[in-house]
Amino acid sequence: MFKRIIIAEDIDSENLGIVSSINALTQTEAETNQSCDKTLSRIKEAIIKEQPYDLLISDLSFNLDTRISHNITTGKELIHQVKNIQPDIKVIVFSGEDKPAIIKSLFDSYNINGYVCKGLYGLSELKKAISQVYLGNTCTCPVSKHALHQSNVTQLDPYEVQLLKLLANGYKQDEISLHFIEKGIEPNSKRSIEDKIRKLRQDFDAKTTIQLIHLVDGMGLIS
Amino acid sequence: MFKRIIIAEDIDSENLGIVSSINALTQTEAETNQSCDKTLSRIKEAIIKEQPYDLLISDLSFNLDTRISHNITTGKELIHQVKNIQPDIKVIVFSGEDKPAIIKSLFDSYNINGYVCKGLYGLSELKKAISQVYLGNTCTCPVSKHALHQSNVTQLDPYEVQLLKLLANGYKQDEISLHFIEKGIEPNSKRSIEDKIRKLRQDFDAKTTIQLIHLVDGMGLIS
DNA sequence: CTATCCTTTGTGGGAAACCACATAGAGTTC
DNA sequence: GAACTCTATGTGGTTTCCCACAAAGGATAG
Repeated sequence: MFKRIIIAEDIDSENLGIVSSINALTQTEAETNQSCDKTLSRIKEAIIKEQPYDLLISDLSFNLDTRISHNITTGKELIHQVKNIQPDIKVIVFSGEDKPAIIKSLFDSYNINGYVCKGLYGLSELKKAISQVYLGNTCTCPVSKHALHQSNVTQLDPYEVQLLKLLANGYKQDEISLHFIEKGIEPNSKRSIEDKIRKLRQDFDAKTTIQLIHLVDGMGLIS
Repeated sequence: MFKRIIIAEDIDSENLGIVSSINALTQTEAETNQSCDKTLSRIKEAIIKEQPYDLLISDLSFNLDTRISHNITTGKELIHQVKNIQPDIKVIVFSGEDKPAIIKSLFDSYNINGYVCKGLYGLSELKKAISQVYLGNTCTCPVSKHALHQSNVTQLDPYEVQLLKLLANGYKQDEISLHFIEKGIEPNSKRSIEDKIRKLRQDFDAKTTIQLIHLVDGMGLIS
């Protein structure tokens, strides 16, 4: 079983439950940190001391202590950085986030080993996931498995994301055109942007562009 | 100090931390339930047995077990119902939600006694709140206090909420007009609806109606 | 090389949204 | 009740958006 586990979880009321539950399972003392920066520096230290952690359990969103400044503000960034300096570390995400698009992107781009949604049975699912990941498998809890297996796990390419963000931020179609021309992004004609928006409306079954933005907002696709 | 405390919190990893922390403070055994329905029925039973609870600590959003059907699905509804059958019970909300509009509406419409945001120091803030509420005060943690004291705690009236919801759901202005006429809601002329939308755009400093929806979405005003 | 497909861009017309000016009625103040 | 304000609504004009048709350019298969 894992010997050195580190947890990144900001909410103090969660920490207690997670740590005691994990300690019972693994017969070892898991370490917990309430900020991403702290977690990363602890992982760095451990590598230098040649006692690297073998499992990172991380939340995704963090309430930041506003009195100090932060380099890393989300679990996603944290995982990215950690995988850079220690590619072989196992990573399980333990988060309340259940949006398919977000879960999928973590497996696709960040190569995580497990995803467990906080919820009614989150803790027991987390324990299962730890055992499975230790055996070399990847593991998803029922909730996230269901999310991943939805047929319409819409993925947007960077162009579409940027287009939608500009729309959401009050840009009109010709302003978007100008903006793309400035930035050298193509296609950038007024007409093409119109088409892209139309296509997105169709994909999302939106009657108006307003509804389109409402939908992608709700799916967390432009956050 | 409170003698009979009931907690509504769906996430199992939270329960452990909250309960042990509260028990230490109050020297009593708090009861916890993972669903709103269960919580309400326990409160009803307690009244019948003439051993009513004196404090409810409730989350706002609940992951629902999809295998069974639910009457109450949110903490807001739960609090409403509980206050109906036992007006003198004290209520503290313990939630990750930090949107000013939502926090404010709970104090205004549901008459809660305290609000604590889950976060870095959520548990210790919760303990403070329990003591304060026991003394008859209302209590907000620093995070929610800050949220409440923002100058622009925009509150929308029901008409505006409905208008924005229709827009978000793909209705065009003349469709909204027809819809309002059908429902007997006034004002309902195409022209007036246009004006209402314009006013909202100004209030929220939105350049387009698309941006307006994006903004109110983000503030949780139409969810 | 040619035929074909797909994407980008153009054009023009119609629909929806936006805006400025104006009128009517309800409620207030004096 | 006259003057005033505020809201709801109407009209007409401008802008923005939406859509159908089409031409130009690049990529690909045969």
